[in-house]
Amino acid sequence: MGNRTTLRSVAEAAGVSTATVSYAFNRPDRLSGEMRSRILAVARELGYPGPDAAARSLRTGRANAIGVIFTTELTYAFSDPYVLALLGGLAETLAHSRTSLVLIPFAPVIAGLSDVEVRESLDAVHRAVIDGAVADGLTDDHPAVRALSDRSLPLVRSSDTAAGRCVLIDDRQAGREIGRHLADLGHREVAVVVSSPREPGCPIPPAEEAALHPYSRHRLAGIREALPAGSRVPVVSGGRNADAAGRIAATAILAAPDRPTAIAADSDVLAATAVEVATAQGLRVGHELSITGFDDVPLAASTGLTTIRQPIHEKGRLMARMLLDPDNTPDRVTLPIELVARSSTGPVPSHRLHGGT
Amino acid sequence: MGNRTTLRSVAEAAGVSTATVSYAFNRPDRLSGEMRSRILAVARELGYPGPDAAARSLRTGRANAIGVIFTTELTYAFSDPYVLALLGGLAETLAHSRTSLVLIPFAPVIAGLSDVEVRESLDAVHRAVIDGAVADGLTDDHPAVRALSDRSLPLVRSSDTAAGRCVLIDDRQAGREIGRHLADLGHREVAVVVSSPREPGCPIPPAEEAALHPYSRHRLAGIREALPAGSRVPVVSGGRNADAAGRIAATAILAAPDRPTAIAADSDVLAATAVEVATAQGLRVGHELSITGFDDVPLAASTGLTTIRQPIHEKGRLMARMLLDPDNTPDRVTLPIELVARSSTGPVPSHRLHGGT
DNA sequence: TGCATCATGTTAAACGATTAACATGAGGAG
DNA sequence: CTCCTCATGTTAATCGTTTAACATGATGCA
Repeated sequence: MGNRTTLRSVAEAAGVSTATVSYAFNRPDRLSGEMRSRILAVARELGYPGPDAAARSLRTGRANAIGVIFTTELTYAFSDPYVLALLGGLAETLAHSRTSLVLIPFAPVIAGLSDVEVRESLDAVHRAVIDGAVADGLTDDHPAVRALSDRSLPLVRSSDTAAGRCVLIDDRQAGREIGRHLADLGHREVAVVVSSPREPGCPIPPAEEAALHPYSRHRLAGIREALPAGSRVPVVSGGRNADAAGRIAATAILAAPDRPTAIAADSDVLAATAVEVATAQGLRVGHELSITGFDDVPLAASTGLTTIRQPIHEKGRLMARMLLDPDNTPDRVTLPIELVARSSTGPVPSHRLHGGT
Repeated sequence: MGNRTTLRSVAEAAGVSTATVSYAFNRPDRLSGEMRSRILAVARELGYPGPDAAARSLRTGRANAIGVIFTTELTYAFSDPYVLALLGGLAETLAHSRTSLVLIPFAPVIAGLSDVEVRESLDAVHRAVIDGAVADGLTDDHPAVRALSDRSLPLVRSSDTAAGRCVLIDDRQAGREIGRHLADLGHREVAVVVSSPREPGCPIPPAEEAALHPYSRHRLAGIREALPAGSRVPVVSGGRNADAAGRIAATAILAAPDRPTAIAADSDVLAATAVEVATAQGLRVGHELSITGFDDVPLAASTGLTTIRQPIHEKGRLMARMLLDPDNTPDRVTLPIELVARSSTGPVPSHRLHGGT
């Protein structure tokens, strides 16, 4: 003893070839029932736990697992309702096909790291034994995404991509709907809060808008498009989407001398903290200040947020299916969105109405 | 081409041995800088994505990943605040050591399945390429747990276990604190809602109490111990801990002719739905009916639940550390708990006071 | 009887890497 | 000049399976 029991030791003990033992575990029909049960008996006796997972993966080229990477750091991920809904959707599809979900940690921010450091921070991405992966919110040129596609793993993304599979929403259209909703209510000054690696609360100059996440960029474009010409639409960093950062961003926006009449946030979480901050400052949200969110997670309903609903759960289910069964699923799907108007938006107060129009 | 590029193809292209290429990727210090960069250049040129994950796992015996299994079905897991807190704790520790988190799906209920079916439903558990695993809320004799320990994988459990590592709370003591709290308020009729595979709302006869989850059993024992002799403490199934099931259980309890004065639930989620149901029925929770939860997840605070606080996040962190660094961590830890009294409990209404005492 | 078919095992070649143990030549020390 | 050390590569064994292709004897069928 001391040595681990393997397929071979079982084969020797049973006086058969390793192939036979392998068949006993994997292809019952290739063996006589008698032989099979004899082998399983010997295996049990030796305490053989069944074929080794890593060896099997190597040999068959299948891991029965798919990976997930997202913008949020893994630690925060579990408190981000959007991510949770997505994971729930993924899990639902995966459970049916006995496939594990591998959450891969990595440093989302890689600005200013050396080549070696980047490679190191991507270690887990390289070592993950998976058959494919879902990348949410990361662009094609993100090192983690690149690492995965270099491994020539099937990949499904949630952002638009030249080549490869993706599940999208029309972010620009979403932006337009938000913009139109606000425009109809008379808003001409809308601060847009986007998630960004920059300090929360800090204004993002037009020159830097190109560096934003594509989805933020598209939503922003949509909002501007739908607002009347001459509207003021400053962009503010909401940090990395965490509560604390959102609070800072909201505070900064409200502290400005030319406070906007509306805030359009990139996520419901961000919007909800804005509501909180505004309320704490005595502002009546939906009256003195309008706020919109994005995603329509459960929090949005309980906060009374006007928001864009997207079928996140369905998105997850679909992404998983696209990985598991590429032949029977489309390469690219655009999911429907819908504006849900609630109490967090309302007409601009009369004293802030613009002269024109 | 057509064939995948491997360590070998890179070696051939570079005119060196495979060992050298391997060193180039794994042990920079064993090679001259010149040689190393030449190899990496060749690798890049061939589009070699680095050593194959499965092969590496097989050869080194390390997967850089740990598995997680819990009672909740994977799909529901992402809406269970307890699980989320635990996962958050795990992720926090893992992120620092570049270890992935593998969520393994399996059918939690295995009653009435044939041997083959059980083995099949455990497929993902067998195939997961991991270095160890966390099992939350499952007993030692659960097939999934057994499968993992048969694989002789390091295991950390959250329930008491004869041999092996675990992170616990003193469930019995927790039960006592709940019991004492309710007793002090005059309660003598306390329905206990436990998660169980049985139909939600159905009463669990004393004979079946032995089959409950150990933690439920211990809490129940604690509650009974702390209530005055002669108290009535019926046990009711809360199903599998989902919202809908909780609603049914609460409804059943409140519909009974001899409605209890208090409900002690096994989780905050269950308790919160009970609050909801009771409120909808016009009962003032904390007055006509007292309700206690368990865990003190965020939901508990916002619902005003009296509950037992346990450091779930810390539990997760600790479990991960115990797996990653077994030599510098204890085999068994008991975490502190604390009763948090909020508005969901209050004195028994006078018309329901018992004669004695 | 003769031949194709079938059920049941076996042989042996991968799968793609890691890593002791061993060469080899250069440089330093005495 | 000799011996030792050190840096840098190489050789070759091994990790534990899976599976195509091949044997072999029994069975079915004309």
